[in-house]
Amino acid sequence: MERPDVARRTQGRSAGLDRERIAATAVALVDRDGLERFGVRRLAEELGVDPMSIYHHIKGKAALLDAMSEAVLAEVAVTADDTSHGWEETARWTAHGYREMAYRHPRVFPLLATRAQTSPVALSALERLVTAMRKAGLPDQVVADAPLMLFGFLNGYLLAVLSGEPDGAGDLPAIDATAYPTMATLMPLQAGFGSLAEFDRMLGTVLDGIRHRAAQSGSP
Amino acid sequence: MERPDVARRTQGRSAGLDRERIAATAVALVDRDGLERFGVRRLAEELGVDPMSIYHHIKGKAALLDAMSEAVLAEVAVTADDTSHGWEETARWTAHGYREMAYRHPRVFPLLATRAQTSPVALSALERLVTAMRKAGLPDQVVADAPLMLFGFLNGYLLAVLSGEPDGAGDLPAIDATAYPTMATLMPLQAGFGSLAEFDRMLGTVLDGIRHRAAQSGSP
DNA sequence: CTTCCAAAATCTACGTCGTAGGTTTTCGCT
DNA sequence: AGCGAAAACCTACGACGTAGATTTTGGAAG
Repeated sequence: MERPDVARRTQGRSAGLDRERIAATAVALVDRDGLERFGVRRLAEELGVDPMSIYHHIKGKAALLDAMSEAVLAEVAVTADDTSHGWEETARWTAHGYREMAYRHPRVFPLLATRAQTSPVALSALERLVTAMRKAGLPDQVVADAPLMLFGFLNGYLLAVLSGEPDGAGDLPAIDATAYPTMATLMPLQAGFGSLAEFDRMLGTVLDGIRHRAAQSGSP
Repeated sequence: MERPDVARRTQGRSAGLDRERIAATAVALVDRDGLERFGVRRLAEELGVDPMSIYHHIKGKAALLDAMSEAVLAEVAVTADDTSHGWEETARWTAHGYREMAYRHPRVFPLLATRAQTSPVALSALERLVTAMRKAGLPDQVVADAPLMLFGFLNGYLLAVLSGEPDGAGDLPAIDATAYPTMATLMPLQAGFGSLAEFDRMLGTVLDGIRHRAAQSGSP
């Protein structure tokens, strides 16, 4: 049976969708419009495609969000397997790469912090870190705790810092000086909220804690 | 004009809704069914009320989520204004209370970590903490950094630990030993994932870092 | 070159969601 | 007794996620 060829659309194998292109477009869409407005239908429109076409490559919205997480995580540069540096440099370098990714995709980042990461990219980064720490002779328990410790802090800190909408650093919401006098006094010192200096300071404090813990315990 | 009194429902001021009861019921509903299944309509059914009635007390879904955050945050015991203890005890005590709340409402907790907290309950807890630290003579910058530092870690850590569904401690997803040999070796040491002992260990490490930083800097 | 088929894309349809706007009921005051 | 406002309900709309059936297509087999 012939249908009227009015508005004949391209069908079949012509649109050239694949998991990678879908995820990349989805990330761009969330970067632009935010997670709240994101949806399968809007993504389909952005791709110039029927909503259901997406389901041939990704099995549902949850899987779509996973694919987006994986995509942004893969951006964290894996330039070198720098096995030559100390554990602190490895940790710092990993943390900075992670932070930069978060600032590049502030509206996607909540997905990463919320969803458990089991992709190879994530695991190999952790493997590099723990290997470096072990090589440096840190006690096993300290090494074993490090990933959860470090990424716990990174996720929580970045989530807080990026939660103010605009493009990166949010603003602190102006404290009532009479109700909270001490906090009000400290306000000036929080001027660099979201700044690289602040990040380095706090990251340094976490690493200090780990080093201190390692020194307290016995050798491996 | 008289309408047929078939299925006459109670209307007017009889249902006894208020912000508090709505929030409490919403929290219970999310505790039971999860955030994904939560919605205004389901909440209304739970309350035995028309969906739109809720909007007379809370102006939209976003505000509803805020109200839930506030409700669970208020649970964190404020039993005593214990101004008599040192800053480390105050920090530890606050952190433990926060953790207990998170374990009581693991499916609500992501809301807290994601949304900026500006409610009086949150601010007064922070005020207590920074006041204690300042009294102990810690440098201002260290004190100013402490809230973001501590709650950054707490939010990120708890988010990770609670993301496995059941009731509290999730399971780690079984590492591929050949691809990630060092991590595989350390697996046994991560047995207590989500345990109180693990939490205390990591919290202690963060506080160590803060203490170390304070010692490095000059006096206030 | 033709035929056929599985993969890829579309179309249709259903139930659910958040909420705008309008209507009715009820309670506390006069 | 009766009025006004607050609180509840009803209706309706557009958008969402996705199940299931249908159509198109590119490439492999003959």
